[in-house]
Amino acid sequence: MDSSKNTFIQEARKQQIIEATITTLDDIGYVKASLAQIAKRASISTALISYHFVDRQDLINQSLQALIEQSTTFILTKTYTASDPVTQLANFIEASIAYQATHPKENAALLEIVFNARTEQDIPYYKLPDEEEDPLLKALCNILEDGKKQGTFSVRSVDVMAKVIQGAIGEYMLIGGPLAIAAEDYSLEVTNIIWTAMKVEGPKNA
Amino acid sequence: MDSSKNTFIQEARKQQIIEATITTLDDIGYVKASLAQIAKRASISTALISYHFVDRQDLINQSLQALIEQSTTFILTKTYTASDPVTQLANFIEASIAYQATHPKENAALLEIVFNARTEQDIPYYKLPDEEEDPLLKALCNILEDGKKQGTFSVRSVDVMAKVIQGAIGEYMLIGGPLAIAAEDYSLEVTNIIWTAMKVEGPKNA
DNA sequence: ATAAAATTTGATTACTTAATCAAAAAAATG
DNA sequence: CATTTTTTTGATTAAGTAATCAAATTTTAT
Repeated sequence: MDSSKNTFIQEARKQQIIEATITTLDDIGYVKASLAQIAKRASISTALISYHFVDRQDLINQSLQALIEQSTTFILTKTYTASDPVTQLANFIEASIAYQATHPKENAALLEIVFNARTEQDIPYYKLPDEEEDPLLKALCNILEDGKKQGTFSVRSVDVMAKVIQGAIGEYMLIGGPLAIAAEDYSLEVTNIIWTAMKVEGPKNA
Repeated sequence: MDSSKNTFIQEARKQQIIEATITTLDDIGYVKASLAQIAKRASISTALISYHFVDRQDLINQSLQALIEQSTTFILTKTYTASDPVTQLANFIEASIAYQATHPKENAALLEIVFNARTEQDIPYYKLPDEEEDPLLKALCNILEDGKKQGTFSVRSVDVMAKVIQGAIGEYMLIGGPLAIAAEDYSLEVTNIIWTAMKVEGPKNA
C-alpha cells in the first residue's frame, strides 16, 4: 500500500522480480510460469519472492499493474502531443500499434495475465468492467466525443466506435505468419478506414 | 485419425468428455481445469479420460477442434444464406456476434484454450498463422474481394479491412459490466460503421 | 450361457507446485 | 566494533498434477 516505507533495496528487488516475471510469462506462458521458473530467471531463491510478495496472485497483480501503467503512459503521452481530435485519434492508433511492435515481450506478458488470471470468484480478468477502470478506453471516448461536438467526426455511437477502434488495434498482435504487416502500414490503413467511417458528409442520410 | 473404427460408445464417451472439458474451462479456467476436475464434471474416473485420449494436450486439442467446427459451421451457414456480398457481410457480422451471445460457454472455453495452450515449442496458439488455417478469415476475405470486384465495396487493403472486422467482432465478448450492449444493437452499429467505411464515392480521392 | 474383448475403476506412481520457517548472511545502527 | 534489523537461503511441507496398471466390470460375440 504505502510504498514510502519501503527501502530502495526493497523497491529495486521487487522491480527485478516483476521484470523476471514478465520475461518468464513471455518465455513459457502463464501456466508454466511457476515461482521456481521466475526465481531462476531472476537468479534468486523462490523464498525471496515470497518475502517480497504476499502471494503468487499478488506478484501477478503487481506485474499486471506495472505493464498497464507502462503502456498507458506510452500511448497517452504520444496521443496528447496534439490538441485537435483528428490528430489525437491518429496518434492514439499509431502509438497503440507501435507499442505492440516495440514492446513484444511486455505485450505478450500482458496478454498472458489478462487471459489467464481470475479473481477469487473465478471471474476472468478480461471480463471485468471497463469504462472508469480503463484510462485508454476513456481517453479514446473523450477524443471521439470532442470530435463529434466540434463537428469533425460523424459518429452514431461513441461507445461502439471506440470498441471497433480498440478491436482493430488489438487485432494487430494476433497477426502471425504469412500476412504480417509492418506496424506503420497497418496503422495508416486502420486510421484511414476509421476516418472514412466517420467522415462528415454533405447531405445527412437517416 | 480414423473414426470409423471407433464404436458408438467410444464416440459418445469422447463427446461426453469433451463437453465436460468445455464446461470445466468455462467454470474454473484453463489453469485449474485438471483431469480430476473434468472427470468430476463428467462423473467418471480420471483414468477413463486417459483411456480415450492419449494426453491432456490431446484432449484440449480435440476440444478446441470441436469448438472451432461448431462456431464456424454456425457462422458460415448463416453467412451464405445470401448470395450478394453486402448481405453476406451483414450476415457474417451478425452471426459472429450472435454466436457469442447465444453460446457463452463455448465461447469462453474457446478463449481459454486459444490464449493458454502452447505448442511443444512454447508457441502460443493465438500466434499461430491464420489465412489458410482459419476458414472464417478466408470467407471474410472472399466476401470483401467479391464486393470489391463488383464495385460495391471500396477497400484499399482487403486484409486489413478483414482484420478490422474481426477485431470489432472479437471485441464484443470483452464488453463487461456497465456498457453492455445487446448483440443485435452492436451488430447493427458495427455493420453500419464498416459499410460507411467502404462506401463507394462519386469523385475518387487519392 | 460362456468365453473373449472392450470399457471402467481405484490405487499408485513420480513430479511439480506454492508456501513456510529456522537459520545464515548482509546491512544498518548505536 | 558490537548488536540489532533486514534480507536471503536451503530444506521441508502439504497439496495437487498427469499418467500408468492390474483388477473389476460391462459389453459383445459365439
